[in-house]
Amino acid sequence: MGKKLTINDIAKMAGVSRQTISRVLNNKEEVSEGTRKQVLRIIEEHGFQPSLQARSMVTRKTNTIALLLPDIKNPFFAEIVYGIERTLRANNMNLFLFTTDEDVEHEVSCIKLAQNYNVDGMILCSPRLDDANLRKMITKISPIVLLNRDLEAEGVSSVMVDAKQGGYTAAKYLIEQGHSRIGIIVGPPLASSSAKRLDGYKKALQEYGISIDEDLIVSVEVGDEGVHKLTQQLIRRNVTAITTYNDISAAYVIQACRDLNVEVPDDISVVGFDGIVLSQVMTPSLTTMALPLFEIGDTIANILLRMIKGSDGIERLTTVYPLLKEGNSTKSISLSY
Amino acid sequence: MGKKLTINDIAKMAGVSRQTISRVLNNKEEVSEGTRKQVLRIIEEHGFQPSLQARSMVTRKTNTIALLLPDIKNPFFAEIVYGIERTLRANNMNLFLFTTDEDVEHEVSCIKLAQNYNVDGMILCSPRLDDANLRKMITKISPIVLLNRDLEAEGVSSVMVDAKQGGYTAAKYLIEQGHSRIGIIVGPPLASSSAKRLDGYKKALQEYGISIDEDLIVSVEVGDEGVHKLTQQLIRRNVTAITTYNDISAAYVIQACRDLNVEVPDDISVVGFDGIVLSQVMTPSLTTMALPLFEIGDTIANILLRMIKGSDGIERLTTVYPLLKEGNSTKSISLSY
DNA sequence: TTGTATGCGTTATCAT
DNA sequence: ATGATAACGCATACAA
Repeated sequence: MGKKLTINDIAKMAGVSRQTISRVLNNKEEVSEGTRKQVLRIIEEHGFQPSLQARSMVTRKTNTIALLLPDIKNPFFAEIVYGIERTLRANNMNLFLFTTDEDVEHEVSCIKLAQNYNVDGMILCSPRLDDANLRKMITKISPIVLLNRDLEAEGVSSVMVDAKQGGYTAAKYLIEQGHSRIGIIVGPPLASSSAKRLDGYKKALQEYGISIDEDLIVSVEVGDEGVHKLTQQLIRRNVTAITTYNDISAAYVIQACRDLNVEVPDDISVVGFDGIVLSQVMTPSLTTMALPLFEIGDTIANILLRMIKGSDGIERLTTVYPLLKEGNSTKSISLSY
Repeated sequence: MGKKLTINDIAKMAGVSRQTISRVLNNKEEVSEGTRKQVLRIIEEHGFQPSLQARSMVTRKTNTIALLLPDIKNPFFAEIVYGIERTLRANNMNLFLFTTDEDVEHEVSCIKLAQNYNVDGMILCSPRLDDANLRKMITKISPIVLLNRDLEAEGVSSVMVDAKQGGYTAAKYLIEQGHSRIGIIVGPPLASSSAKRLDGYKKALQEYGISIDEDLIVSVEVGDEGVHKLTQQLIRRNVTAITTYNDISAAYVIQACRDLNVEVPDDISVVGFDGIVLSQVMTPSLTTMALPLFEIGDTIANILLRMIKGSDGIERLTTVYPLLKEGNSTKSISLSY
């Protein structure tokens, strides 16, 4: 662990001032080819690398972004992170990852921490923090992009999934496949998208003149617990299809069906939400409202990069639409047989 | 975006020197209760937060760790990252995330970048970089923990999964369930664990006096492509069980079986590897060689933290053993019926 | 084209 | 208990 070289050491070795080294490092034009080559050689030879801390002290830029999300294990987030990471890296930005575990206090401390590191921007995924407090925390800092949350504030932009349209499309698809008794499992109450998906569901049913049976609307309390029981309830109520709030819960629904000797898709059709890898690799493959997760990440990163650059005309709100992706978990109910 | 306050601003407001502010910030004892309270009040009032850049310039500690991994989308890594993150956060360490995409050049530049940020330590997951170059790169830096790679070097510790034992246990389990024609799908050649898993498989067969049929040993070239075809081959060769290199590929095997009208587990038993969430939520649930992914992350983080602290007696190599987890994808072949 | 002086925000050292 | 001064490694402004 030899002591780390500084720009001064290199300057001495090269017999020039440290300014010249700095110029070479930053590709400034005002350096003669001779000294530039010479300096580069020495830098290369000794494997010198400038301290980004020191640099950022004077440039006021750290080239870092903080990413806060509740749970990196969740493929929904992991796949988005991948998109974010790729785009940021391509733009020489690096990522601080903060996992907040859906915990408000964690969120607060992570946001502060990120500020202390003087990140150039932040990406906040579903913070539990209420609007007022969030607004207070982010007054004096860098640009922010919010995922699935809308907050009208200076330096804040949002990327949101159109959950209502997703709920609508899923229900509509099932209806057009001949289903009319369609159960819906609504996600945890904390997820703001839950209500919207339900709205979409209701809209579709109404549009097709199907009366809404409140007994077919069930919700999980927390996490994915209870999906098994809810599935059982819905089956007892003679649904022919179930639409769920994400792919994982859809997978649980299918497990429950198997346990109850109900065949998917023969007896019951199941539609998921998100389109994570799981939906493709499971058997039967899942019909789901797929989100372009990588692209969402890419979009988030690009918006943030533009905000950092100070570009104008940046959309305050970007909406992402889920797309129906047919798998083998749904089946058309032929009425003529 | 009001200008950021510095320690000097606070000092002026409080009518003391910035040294005193620094002392309060760092909970030094040598400050009278009066001024401490006063200073804290002003800090609180103005929401002052010290610059960690500036601090780390002088303390030579950044409280950051760099984590390099090929693919955050892969639940295997995502779940480990969760463990790493939790443990680091609990120790006031923050995470730089670098996704390398299995690309050597990316790895090199990410390692350099991490060094430039003066991270206090690094965690490297399966870098493609060869031993010699890896050794060269890490000479003058902070402690490193390697996942699934062994490199004897100063300041380097490794955490490895015992793939051979995993391969052995999976095969042994199937044998004891009455299977003798057991196919094995070996992972991409780049994964060093592939050969070891195969070793374990062979060991189990030999132990039970089952001759090794090379036709039942097939490998994928790259990624998870071709698993479908390989499954088909194995089925044609009349296997009654297939063991695979990870859970995702096992899921593909099950899909292929379904496509070929082969029932799992009735006609064929399937064993996965890793024990990611997928293995539990799919139908049938997967029998798999489960790894304690969260604990692996926790272990990695703890070792690194101890190295940073300069503790001694740190193990150079930690081995993690996969554990058989029975799901519904395997079935005992009753010989008496 | 190159060098000198200054400052970024903090902690460490040595005073008082 | 508190303050003055220097230092961390770099880039910027200005001078030569």
